[in-house]
Amino acid sequence: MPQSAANTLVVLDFETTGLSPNQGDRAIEIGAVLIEDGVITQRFSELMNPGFKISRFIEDYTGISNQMLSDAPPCDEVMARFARFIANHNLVAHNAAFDQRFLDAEFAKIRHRYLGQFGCSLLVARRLYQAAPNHQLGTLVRYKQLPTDGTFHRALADAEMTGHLWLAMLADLKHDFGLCSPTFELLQKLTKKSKADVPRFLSQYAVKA
DNA sequence: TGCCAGGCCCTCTTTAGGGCCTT
Repeated sequence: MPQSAANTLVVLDFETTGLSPNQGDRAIEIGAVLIEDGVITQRFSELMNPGFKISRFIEDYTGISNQMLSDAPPCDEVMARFARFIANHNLVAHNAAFDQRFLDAEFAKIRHRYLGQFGCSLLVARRLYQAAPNHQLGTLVRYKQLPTDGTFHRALADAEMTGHLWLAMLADLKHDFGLCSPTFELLQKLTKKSKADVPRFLSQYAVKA
């Protein structure tokens, strides 16, 4: 099985019927971008029919209606296509624990496993942008003046913004902390550190001027 | 009947509680 290139990752975002696959919630939309060498090169965006009516709250929250989902293919078809899209690349999501739970639950239903590791833009942002008003995706997009078309709570739009946030954090690690070429693995290690330990941790990797 | 996510992270902490973040 091919391994993920070191400079390649997939940033993904699910829209779902609720917060917990353990409570019967399902995915209703998956959006993702493939980033290669710091550039978004491919996009994936599909609605999927969970097999039951979604709540009025989710319709209002996402703008995805039951009518839209009635015309969408079932989850297993979409997730099989998405499995081919992510291949074995490393993965990034904002509050990755949430998206990982749904990815694992949907892949389990089609008996698929993936090898990529998950990185969390929320946990990195909490350490790098401690002065931000909060660490919601929308707030961070405004705080860092990241590209956006103003669409929120749709899977591809959120995945694109999360991708730009990830790239911005890599750039800030270079410019603000003096790191030569921060890796996915370094950002994962960073999320294990307390906020107070961030400067000391990053200084170990800084290139001396 | 009553309840209902789960993990991170801070603090008036660690034998706990509550806010944040995702839909």
